[in-house]
Amino acid sequence: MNHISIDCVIFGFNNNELKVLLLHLKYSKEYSLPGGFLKYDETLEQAAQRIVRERTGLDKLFLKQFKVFSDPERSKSNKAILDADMAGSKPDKTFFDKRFISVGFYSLVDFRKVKPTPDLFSDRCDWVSLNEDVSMLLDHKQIIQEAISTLRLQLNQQPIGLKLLPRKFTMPELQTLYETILGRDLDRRNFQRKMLNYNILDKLKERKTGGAHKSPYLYSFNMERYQKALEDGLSGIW
Amino acid sequence: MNHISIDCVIFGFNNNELKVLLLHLKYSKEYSLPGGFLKYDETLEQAAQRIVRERTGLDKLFLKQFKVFSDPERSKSNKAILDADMAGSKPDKTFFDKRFISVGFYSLVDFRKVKPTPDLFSDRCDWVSLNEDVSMLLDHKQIIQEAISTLRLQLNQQPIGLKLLPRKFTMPELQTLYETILGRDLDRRNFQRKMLNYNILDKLKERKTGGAHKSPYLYSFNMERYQKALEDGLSGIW
DNA sequence: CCAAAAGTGTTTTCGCTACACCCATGA
DNA sequence: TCATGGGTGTAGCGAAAACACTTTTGG
Repeated sequence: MNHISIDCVIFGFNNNELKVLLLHLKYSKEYSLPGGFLKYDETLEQAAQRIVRERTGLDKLFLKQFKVFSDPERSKSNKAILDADMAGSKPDKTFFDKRFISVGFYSLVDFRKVKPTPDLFSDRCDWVSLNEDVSMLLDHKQIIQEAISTLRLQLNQQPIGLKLLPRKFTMPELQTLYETILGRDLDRRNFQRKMLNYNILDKLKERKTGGAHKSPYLYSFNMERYQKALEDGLSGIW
Repeated sequence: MNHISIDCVIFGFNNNELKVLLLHLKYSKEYSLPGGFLKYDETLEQAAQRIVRERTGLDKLFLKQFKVFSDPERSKSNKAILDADMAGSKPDKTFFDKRFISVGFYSLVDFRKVKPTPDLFSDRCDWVSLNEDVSMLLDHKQIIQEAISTLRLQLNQQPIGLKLLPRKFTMPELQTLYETILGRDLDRRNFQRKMLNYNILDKLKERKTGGAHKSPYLYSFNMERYQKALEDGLSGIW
């Protein structure tokens, strides 16, 4: 019989870096994606909400299915390590011999609102920058890569900026977010013009102070117009 | 325990219409998507290949996961009908009471190469035009709709023309395919120019004869350039 | 006062749109 | 011969790319 699990790639944006919320496993000293199993009367979406809620303290987050991972070898890819590290530890050793089919979800959250919370098997729950190359459980590194690819493709169809940024943000912050997801630089002036032409941002009177240079204006999303614009997709290729 | 099933939306293009390969069930007289269960040592992709092979006689087809359907109610949506129609018939009645999680795949095939083959539960295997409104099992109608939406979104990222058309095809045929997927008309001349500008087609010396009017040129995809172009996505919004 | 970041504007180029004319074919 | 579909070309417009100058800020 197949086990259905869920793995969540929770993205946050902080300090001009895209980060993923990961659990640091007590026994294997590796990082793992927050995950869990589907309960009998849940939809996958409800299960993913539950998993994300338990790690972030937040409810009703933006979540999207992006791929199912079903390679029978996937639960074995790290088996040697697991066997060694988990000997005599709490989880049942044979548990990891079973086959897992995992549905990948990605989630977009406001970094500052999250309270990272470890689970029973982990000693820490950390935001890990995508630049950091940490050791990860099973095929979780690959799952993150797939999530980013999806994010890139859906940049114009999903409310990515809205969900990842705080309510008030600056244009350079929004641009860096786009650049991070796309993996390439964008022209500052063209970016700003294009964004403003979408007519989905409200320019606020305030500026962001405290930076070392000229203080940028703050913007916020105009929810109504943003929602409407997304229905057709924000035209244009970045 | 959850059952994992697979449903395949097999698209073909014929007579200037987009069609789906469906099974006509013996007992319920409804149409059903070709589907099946995941075997223990298969990936989902391998299982989908197997399912599609059994219905079409073709191997190594283009297949793509597009969504997982996990609503606990989905196997019940047609339950009344099932209970009535299947009373006393072969499949175990309680079988359909269980919960099904189904992974949706779509496949793109060359219509002319397919040999539609029914399975044990069906008396026919038919190509059904998307315009026809036939009665369908469970939520299969909705699954087809989701497949088309995905197709539309991925029109510029997936080799949709290549897989759905025969090796040699005319520009009007390619255009009709695009129009069908997008659900709207396109300008004949602009379509041709844009397509040719992608530089992925080879114009052949031959023309297609037999039509009632001026004989159109035949084209074929230049595999090498097409493959390369798809990596970035064919830019532009149709 | 100066380096670095941010605000703003202009020119040019390219692609998309909208349209018109001619040609070939089988009925 | 003619209706229909298919091949091909062009003018105009708008969005995107490329690019420069000025302003603000903390150090």
